[in-house]
Amino acid sequence: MIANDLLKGTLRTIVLKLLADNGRMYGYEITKKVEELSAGKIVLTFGALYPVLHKLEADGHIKIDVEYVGKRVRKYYSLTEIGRTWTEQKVDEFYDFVNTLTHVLNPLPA
Amino acid sequence: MIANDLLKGTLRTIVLKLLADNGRMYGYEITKKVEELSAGKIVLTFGALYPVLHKLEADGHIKIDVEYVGKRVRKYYSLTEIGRTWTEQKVDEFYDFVNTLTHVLNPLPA
DNA sequence: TGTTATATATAATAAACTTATATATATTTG
DNA sequence: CAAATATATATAAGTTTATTATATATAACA
Repeated sequence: MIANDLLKGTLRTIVLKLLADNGRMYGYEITKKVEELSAGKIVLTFGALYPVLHKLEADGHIKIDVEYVGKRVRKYYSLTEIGRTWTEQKVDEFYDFVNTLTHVLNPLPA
Repeated sequence: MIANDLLKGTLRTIVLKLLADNGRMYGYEITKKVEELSAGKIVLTFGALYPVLHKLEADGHIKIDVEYVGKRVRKYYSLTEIGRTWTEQKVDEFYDFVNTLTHVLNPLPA
């Protein structure tokens, strides 16, 4: 039974994996990176991103470092230990889901 | 820009593709088939399925043939012409999405 | 005859995302 | 140097989608 979060929550998995790969990132940077890596095909809106980031923080998966660049606040997010483990699980789950769905969408002839 | 329906609406794609592969099916049969093809990993609940079927019909993608098996009503669903074309698009979109997300989740070293 | 499987359906709820809106600084371009 | 664009974070209202609960009824099996 695939966790349904997976379908709806791909966003979370993306954010977590980016943080795993890049150490620490701030929100705006994340949206740009997703756009870059997906060749513009995935556009992560702020209205979606920030609630996800806040939720991930509330759940203890990521932590925040506030810095200033000039007068501008910049909030760097990075994985916690728990978050790191959880990210691996989420990424695995995604591939498992893709595999499973591939079987459903392209069943082998009986 | 990947249609966001894809993530949330995988359910629709599954239903459409099953109908494309099997000609015509009824609701209960669809849930059993999904369970079978996914080795029990995807359990399609009725509360999700029937609204999707009704919506697909309202949109003209599928049509209904009502039959009786004994005293029991059985509603067979099958693709319309429009639905057939749309199914191909949806399946393509899914694989495109998987490809794109794979790039995001496993970026090639720069 | 009671339990399980077959069969469809809706309503209340919860979760996730979109769209709209608000605010403010930094940089580039004409 | 002013206007436009890019950088940067955030919330609220609304929509869509799926979950969970509930309702109804027939058929098959033990």
